[in-house]
Amino acid sequence: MTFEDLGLSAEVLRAVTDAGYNQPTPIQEKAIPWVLQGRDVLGCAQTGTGKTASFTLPMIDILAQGRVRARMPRSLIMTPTRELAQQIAENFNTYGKYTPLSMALLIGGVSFSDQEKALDKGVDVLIATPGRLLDHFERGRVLLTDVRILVVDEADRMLDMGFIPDLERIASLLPQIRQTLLFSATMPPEIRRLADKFLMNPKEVSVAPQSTAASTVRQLVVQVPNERAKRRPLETLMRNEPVGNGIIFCNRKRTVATLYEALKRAGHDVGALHGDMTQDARNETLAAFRDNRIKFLIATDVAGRGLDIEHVSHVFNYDVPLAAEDYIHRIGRTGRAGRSGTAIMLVTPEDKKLYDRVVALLGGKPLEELSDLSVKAPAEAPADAETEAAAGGRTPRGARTRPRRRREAEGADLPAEDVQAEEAAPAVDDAPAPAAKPERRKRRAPRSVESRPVEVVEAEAAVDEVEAVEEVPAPAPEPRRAAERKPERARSSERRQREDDTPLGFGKDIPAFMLKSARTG
DNA sequence: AAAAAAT
Repeated sequence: MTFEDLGLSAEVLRAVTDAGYNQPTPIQEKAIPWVLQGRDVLGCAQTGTGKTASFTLPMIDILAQGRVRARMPRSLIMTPTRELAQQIAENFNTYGKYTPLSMALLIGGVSFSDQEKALDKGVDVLIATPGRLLDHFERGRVLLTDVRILVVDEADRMLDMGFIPDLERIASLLPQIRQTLLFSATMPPEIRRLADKFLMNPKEVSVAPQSTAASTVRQLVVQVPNERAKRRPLETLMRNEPVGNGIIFCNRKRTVATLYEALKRAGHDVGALHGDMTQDARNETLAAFRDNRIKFLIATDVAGRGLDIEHVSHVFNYDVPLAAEDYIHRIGRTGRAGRSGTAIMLVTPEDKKLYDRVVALLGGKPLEELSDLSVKAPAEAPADAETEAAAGGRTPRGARTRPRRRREAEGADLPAEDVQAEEAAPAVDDAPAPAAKPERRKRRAPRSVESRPVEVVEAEAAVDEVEAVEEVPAPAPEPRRAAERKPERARSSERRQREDDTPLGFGKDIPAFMLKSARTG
């Protein structure tokens, strides 16, 4: 089956070919013919299945047949996150390049004026997050009475994020007679209900049964004693794994921020992505990651779903996700389109319950454990002779003399393409780490231990001490934070020095509500 | 234990 067989126009086919694709993915194969026929479609598909193109390609054709650049938008695509919306917009640009369609991206966090300009010129496609779309609507800047195609992407996530009321409101503003496509990775009852309400006699297409991970992803866990002991094994993995690029997932925005600072300081090639960053900063980080200017992306679940970043070789779950399904979404960032990938999760004893839920979701089989992370090369860390004798002089923890990761980094059992990717993009931080840590460790006298494997305990103990030293002093004058925080901090300290509480930066035109709150404290 | 989204 090729794209030609799906009934797409020559213009779209040419753009698809230009983009380097010749074979549709299963979801594209199943959905595109129905969409072209004007049918409603209920699509059950995970990310990474080519879902976006399964609606953008036929939409371009349908819209191109009508009056292009009409005064009112003829289609609307709703997504839960801004990044996803941007990604879909890129998709339209890529595949619509031989079709004169215009679009507007209506998302929060950026100025209204550009969006309004686009709307005034007239657009065929609206790609929006719910809040900003409603905002435009209430300002009377957008009319939805001519929307003939509605796409709801990542419906289950919309549900999680409490967008269903907004979505229903938006749907009520659209013509009853329209084509609706609804995509969701999972089909909880609420989504079923929504589908019954929004769709008419839909064609159901589904690929890859929910709650399974791509079979090309190698999934591993690393047991760590506690929260504090996570960073070291992570850094070891970052250095030793054959990482082309990787995403490090954390549960909290704060964890992302602090881990980012720590890893940055340690000389790693990292960027941060979470919802408290300005949209500009989010865009810049994401662009840098996509362009391989950043090797590791530390992110909350804002990056968990839908983001289509090519060739992510590794996903690190620094935290076990709070909802087991998020595990599937997170590791879905790697092993996309049949490529191989690796997902490694750090698990503390406190995470046991959450981890069990992930295992249950995956079918009950515990993940393969990686246990030799802390082992240093014997030559670098000579063991105390006494202890070694007590341990029987044997290599600890089985026969392996060096970590599997290292063997793989040398290309041992990797698919050829991954090795090539590695060669093409040599790891930046293979260079010796900054000197700070080794110096600190020198202060420690070698310590002998009872029964546990020598090298392991040595390394862990040393790390604990280093961490303690580093973490006690409050995050001292942080070198360089996310760009948007700086002005804020500067402003607040400035205000502290002033006599009165008059808000700064408004000149004579201080909004009344600000004066009021200043007086009442 | 959280994140995301309009301001």
